[in-house]
Amino acid sequence: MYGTTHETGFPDDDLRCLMRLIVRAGGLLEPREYGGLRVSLSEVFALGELGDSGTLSQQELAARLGLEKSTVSRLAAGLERRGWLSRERDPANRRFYRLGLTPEGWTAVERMGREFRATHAALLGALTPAEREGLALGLAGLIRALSALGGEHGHGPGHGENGGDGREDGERGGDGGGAGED
Amino acid sequence: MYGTTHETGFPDDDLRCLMRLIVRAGGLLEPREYGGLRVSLSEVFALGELGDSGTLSQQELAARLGLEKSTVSRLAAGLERRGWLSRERDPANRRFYRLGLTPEGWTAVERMGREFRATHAALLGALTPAEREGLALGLAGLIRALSALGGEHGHGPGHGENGGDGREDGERGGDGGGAGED
DNA sequence: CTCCTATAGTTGCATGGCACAACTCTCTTC
DNA sequence: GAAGAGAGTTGTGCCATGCAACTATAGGAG
Repeated sequence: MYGTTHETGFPDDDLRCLMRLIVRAGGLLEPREYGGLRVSLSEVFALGELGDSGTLSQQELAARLGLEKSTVSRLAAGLERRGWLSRERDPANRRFYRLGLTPEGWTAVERMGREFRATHAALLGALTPAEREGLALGLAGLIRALSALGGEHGHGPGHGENGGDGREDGERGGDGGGAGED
Repeated sequence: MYGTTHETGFPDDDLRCLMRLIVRAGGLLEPREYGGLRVSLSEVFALGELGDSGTLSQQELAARLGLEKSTVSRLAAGLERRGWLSRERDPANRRFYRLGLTPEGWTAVERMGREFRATHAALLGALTPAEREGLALGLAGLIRALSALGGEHGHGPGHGENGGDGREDGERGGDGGGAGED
């Protein structure tokens, strides 16, 4: 398909096929139930980032998610409304928010994580050890490559390429760190 | 993140990270230019299916894409409008369409394929041979596993829940995991 | 102190993709 | 031919997203 030719010695179809499967079978594009909680993909990512980083400003979150600040504003508002996110203004600079997970947020993240890991386990359980090993190796490389590509041309939130700031804000001593990995 | 625990001996983070990178860096969620042609992800998949299968009815296409028939109707209409898709009624049963790529459609698919392969090549070029090898092996397994999982519970198009009931209609989706078939 | 500028976030608006429901059209069966 | 089933279309609403214009806070320059 697409006139497959294997100059790279790699199954081109595999990537397309994988993509389709991830998107469809994985239901990647639609709001889903993770751990019994209805969340959109972006919300999952957002919660993940907050879980990783502890405290972020909205623009930082936007940068990490590759989303527009307005989108993140609404995203955060939604998460706050559900009680998963605390949004306090940074006392040192009231322009900033200090986004952080509430205890309920952590619980939600936990539950999603459980589901996530269960899915992983199911998936990986269907692989041979050699496949698992190869996958781990290859994925690490792929992530490296994708990061490089992605970071290279920014791509940011925009697909309009026109306005948008998308600037890295820079330091402001925000991050409280200490993402308490369980 | 998500309370990472590696019971599986596999980097859980990797999958999430990969997912995010594919979605963001890959611009998976937004209409993109493939080979200079502006198409949505679903259109790419649709063209791919048609390229693979030659002639399909709309409902068959819908089944393969995991989309609702109405969506596919508009999708096909759009592709036809752009001259990539021919939609003739099946003479044997005029309820059915016989969807097929026009010569222009094939050209478009070719161009997209070229871009696709170029991206692959760029990506894979950034990997070590060992990583490539592992990736090929692992991906094949992953596709197998995902196909099995996906075909299992169908998951169908529905995510509505708003007006209606949201019952899973039935099995479909399970398109073959024909991985590297060319 | 005031004005000006930069930055963080919000809101109005438009777009695109999707599902669902209700409809039409065609075929099959009795 | 009427009834029923299946393929496809259209009306409608929803959600995620980007962009532009706006507000609010902060930090200078005058």
